[in-house]
Amino acid sequence: MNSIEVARLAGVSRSTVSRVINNYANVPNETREKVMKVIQQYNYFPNVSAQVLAGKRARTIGLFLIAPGHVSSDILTNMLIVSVIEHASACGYYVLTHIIRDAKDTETVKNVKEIFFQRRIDGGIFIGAANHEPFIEELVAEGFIVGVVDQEHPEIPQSNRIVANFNNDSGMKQAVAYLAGLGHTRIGVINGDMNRLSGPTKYEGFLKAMQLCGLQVNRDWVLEGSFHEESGYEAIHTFLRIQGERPTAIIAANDSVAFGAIRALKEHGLQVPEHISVIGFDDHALSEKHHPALTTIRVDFSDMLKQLTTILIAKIEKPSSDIREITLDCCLVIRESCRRV
Amino acid sequence: MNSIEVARLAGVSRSTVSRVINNYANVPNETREKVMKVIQQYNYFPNVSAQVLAGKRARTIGLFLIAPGHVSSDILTNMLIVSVIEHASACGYYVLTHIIRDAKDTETVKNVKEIFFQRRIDGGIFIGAANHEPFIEELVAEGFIVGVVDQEHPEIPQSNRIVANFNNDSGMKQAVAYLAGLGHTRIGVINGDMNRLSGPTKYEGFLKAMQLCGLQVNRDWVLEGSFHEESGYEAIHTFLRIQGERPTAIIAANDSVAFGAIRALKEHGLQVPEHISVIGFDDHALSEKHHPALTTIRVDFSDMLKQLTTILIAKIEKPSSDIREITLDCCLVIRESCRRV
DNA sequence: CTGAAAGCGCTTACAG
DNA sequence: CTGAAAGCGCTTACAG
Repeated sequence: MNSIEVARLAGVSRSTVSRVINNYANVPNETREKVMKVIQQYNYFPNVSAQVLAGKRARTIGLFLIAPGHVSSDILTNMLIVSVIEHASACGYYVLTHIIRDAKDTETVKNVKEIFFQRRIDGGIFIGAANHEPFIEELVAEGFIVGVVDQEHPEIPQSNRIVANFNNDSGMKQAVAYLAGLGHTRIGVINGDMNRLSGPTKYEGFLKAMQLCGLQVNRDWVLEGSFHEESGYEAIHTFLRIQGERPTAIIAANDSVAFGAIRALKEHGLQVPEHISVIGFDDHALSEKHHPALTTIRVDFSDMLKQLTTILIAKIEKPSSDIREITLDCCLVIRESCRRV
Repeated sequence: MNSIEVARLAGVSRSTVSRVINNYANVPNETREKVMKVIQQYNYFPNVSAQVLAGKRARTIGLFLIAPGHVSSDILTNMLIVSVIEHASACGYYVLTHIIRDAKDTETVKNVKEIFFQRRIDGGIFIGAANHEPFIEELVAEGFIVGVVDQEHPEIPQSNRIVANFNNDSGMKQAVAYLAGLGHTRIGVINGDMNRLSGPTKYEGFLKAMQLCGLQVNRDWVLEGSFHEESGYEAIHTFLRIQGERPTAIIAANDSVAFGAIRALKEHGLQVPEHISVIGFDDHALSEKHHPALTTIRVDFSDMLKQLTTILIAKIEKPSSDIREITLDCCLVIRESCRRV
């Protein structure tokens, strides 16, 4: 079944069939209905490759998740994927999902670029990439429409790059202020991946917030991490082996890190929040059910991706020179992992 | 950049460029290298729409997840998606993921069919569909290559339908035998969705296993459910409101249902396993961390989807009349939610 | 309002 | 070993 067949059966030309499919105004109702009847009756759907080749959009966007080898098959990831798919679907777009295990692997990078150059997709969203990831820069430079989460706009912003971030600064401020309000003065931090934008911004936010509250930062209590449960566990584990003064509260770069940290603390006989307070970031789906229920800074990934997807598709449909940037606020959620000292 | 440009720059015809791209044997090394150099230098990737239109495959498969409205954004779902994507990727295929909220909605169904008819994908995998779901039957009848999880092969099996299932019968037998071995004689069950194949097969497996162990089935202890946490909670909640004799052990249709059941039991002051034993099915990622750690029947979804994806792609690349069916075994994992009576 | 025709960028028999 | 040409199934100026 193709448009020629439909045309023959409806007694019109392919041009007219095409006009009906594409909702041209200059088709009389009678003709339109005649054609539609055949289309419905024969279950005809235009071949998408032919449409794309003739200049239409693929109506497909790419979703690229950069997930390191030791992937935590995380509830969050699932939510991100589903958010993008559902919002794209609401705009009539399909999503080609792709997982990037190693953004440094040449073969992998080639595959990702291929997807754009082959014109499989009209644009793409990248989640979890390093700030200034070179191959993403290349794609932007090539003019492809790209949405990125957790990266900064470069000096000279481009209109085909859409940037989405949380207000990490304000989040950290809320966390520190809350702890300070509970009487904590000795506050430590477990950092995230410093190659991603949110790593350094959260840390800088922490430093600024500490200063604002008139609190000293103890460099021994600034621990390295990488946004994973394991890294929170390792950070605390290593830290506790060395004897020395301990903080009364710890801010983790995200909730997964907080889970790992609490696990390590428990193993060392330290109860949360009795012996030490812990605060996370994200409000992961498990944080509420965690023991103790995790106090954290809530962030709305679903809303972010909804906005990002919508703007991406809008850009695809109507390229404009607007520079688009999304910044979402976050807010403190008080549960049971912090106590007054 | 297109094949004409490449041809011009390499000083050959488009035919030759195409032969190089498609690895034809009859191209001398010298010519091949000349062309490859231009391709590499100019970052040329053939337009996929043109290739598909000319008869090549899209190298894309569809992944359709039927997830009810009140979706549990589940760790399992994430694992399923990632499994399919990674195994498809290993075969050089892309995955178009699509979420079906309501398989009874005409518009939704039309969209799914469209994806096949438009030739966006070379085949598709359906997870979570009802047994004999009509629109999947239609797609199979149209000759599309389809992989389904948790459905039965019809009377007259088709070679373009690949069926993947777990050996639920054996799983239930293991669960009942284990409980019987612990001295339980009063065993209840919370069923799954009876519209899906695994719903009735698990229940039938339960009945058979009970008979095999010489145990009586008490109809009051056969509770309705639907594979969701909430349904396990509801089932137990409703059941406990009615006074009467209680079972000493309950088998849940899956781990999510078991979680819900345990939550409800706790609320009624019944501890697991002290007052009642509970056994799940699946070995969900959270089961090990659950309190109490859940005894369950382990099932390997990742392996199943790896096999299904591989066979689907093999069928796409080389259609054959073989009837393909996958059945994976499951095995008991003993943890802490069951005790001897 | 509608049709004939060019063009999108490939692949692949066909001929040499 | 290689090129010219037909064909895949659409869309869209162009002409009427």
